[in-house]
Amino acid sequence: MDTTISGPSCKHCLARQHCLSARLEGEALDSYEQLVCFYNVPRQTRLVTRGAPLTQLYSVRQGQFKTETRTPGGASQVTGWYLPGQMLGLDALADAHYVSDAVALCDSAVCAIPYQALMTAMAADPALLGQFHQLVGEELVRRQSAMLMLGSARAPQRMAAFLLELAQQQAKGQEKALRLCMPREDISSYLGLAVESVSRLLSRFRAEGLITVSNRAISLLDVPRLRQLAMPADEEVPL
Amino acid sequence: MDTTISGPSCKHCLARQHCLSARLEGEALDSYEQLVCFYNVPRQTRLVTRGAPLTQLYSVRQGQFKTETRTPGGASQVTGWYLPGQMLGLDALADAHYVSDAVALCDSAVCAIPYQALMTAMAADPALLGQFHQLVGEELVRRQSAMLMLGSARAPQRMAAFLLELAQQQAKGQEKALRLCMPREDISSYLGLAVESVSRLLSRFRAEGLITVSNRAISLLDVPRLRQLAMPADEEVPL
DNA sequence: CGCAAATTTGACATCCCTCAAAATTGGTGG
DNA sequence: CCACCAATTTTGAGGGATGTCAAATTTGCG
Repeated sequence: MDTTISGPSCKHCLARQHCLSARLEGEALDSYEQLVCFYNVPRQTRLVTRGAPLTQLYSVRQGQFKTETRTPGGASQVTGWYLPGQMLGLDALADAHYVSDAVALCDSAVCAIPYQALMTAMAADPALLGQFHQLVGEELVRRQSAMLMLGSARAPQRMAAFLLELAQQQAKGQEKALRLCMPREDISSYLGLAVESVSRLLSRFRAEGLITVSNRAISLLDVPRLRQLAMPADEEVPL
Repeated sequence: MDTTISGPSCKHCLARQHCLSARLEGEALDSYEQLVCFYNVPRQTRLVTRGAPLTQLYSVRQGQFKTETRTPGGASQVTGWYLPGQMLGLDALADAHYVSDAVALCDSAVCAIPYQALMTAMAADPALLGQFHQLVGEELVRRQSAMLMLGSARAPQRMAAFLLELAQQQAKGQEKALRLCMPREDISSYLGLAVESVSRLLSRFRAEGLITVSNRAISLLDVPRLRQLAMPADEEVPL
């Protein structure tokens, strides 16, 4: 967390339609803008620290973050990726302390939103409250999807699902081109696989013509086949 | 969802201190009670249906629920256990449709809370809003813990963590005795293991004197050793 | 008592992790 | 611009944990 930028308004923000301000117009939007504070977050910077008391929530404006926590045994595990429009720090709602670290994967920018002020603003503005709950709900659903992936998908399915999800979120429509800011180790941690397995899977996908890999830049060549791969082989749709 | 019971008030509810009404007193509590509706939910009943539009949230008063969703491939997977004080239906916040089924594992009771009315009540009462956000946050943290378990723990660790978590939640202090209302298949689904592995692990734990097993009734004999088992063997606490 | 469902146990196959080493990449200084 | 080094990534070989298949046993319930 470095430079404060006073300038950029929500109106020109690319993440606008997905972030907290999505449903706000006119005066409500103005007062929301007064609430938030813009920051640039250089690559590798830790924006949120596990265990620290909740003071701000963050809305990703630009760039890419990962969150990670520690297992009971002490090893760290990546729990999610955060792209423009998504909020960081929501798990601190439980007991007013952040549960995960949030680290910028590339040079990024966020809006910081003071939590207490947000609470009062939400009480006064149903649109804001509604949007907040939607974002929280999406966070719940994302984690649930991650659980499903980890609990029931084999390694190739996990990788395919990961690539598709990231491509979809990253481009929100334009897909295919995909810039992975994260090292293989982060991916392996997120997918619950060994680094070597991740590497092997990417090689295999490349050999099969599903993707092209040039270090951390990946293109999806055959999205339909990836989608098919992302489902478990066994097909059951009883009722 | 069967009988409506007009009677039991929050004041005598065993789940009171953990549920939405936890921070409410006097008049605020009264108006909350007018909001909610009590139901008995017989064993095996589906209280929430995946895909249905969000109308109510539910607070478990008594008993035990599981939630389950379908993987992209169509197989169903158990995603969580819900005990008194916890809320069902929160993942519907994302797009106003429930994402999971919720099924009673034994005869249970819930409070149904109309979502729209709750929203307006929260806008008027900061205590209610705060408690709601705390419950949502706890839900996020639980799912994150589940992700950690599925992503980085071996089978014995998963089982140990599962037993400890359930025992802790179930008794909130008195531990040890543990009544599993769910079949092995649900456990295996939740832990991302085969049914046979679950059975083998329970047998092994029994043989090692960690627990006693009498079909679905389990007692934890050696909680400290289970705790130790629940952590991955590899110890790293860098920094 | 008898049957279907759930659970346990056993044998074997397989996926993925571990260990090891080679190859590539990115950054730094000459 | 190139050389060099650490970190990252890839590739290979082998073993262990857990899934799969099959059958025996127990439980729940009419």
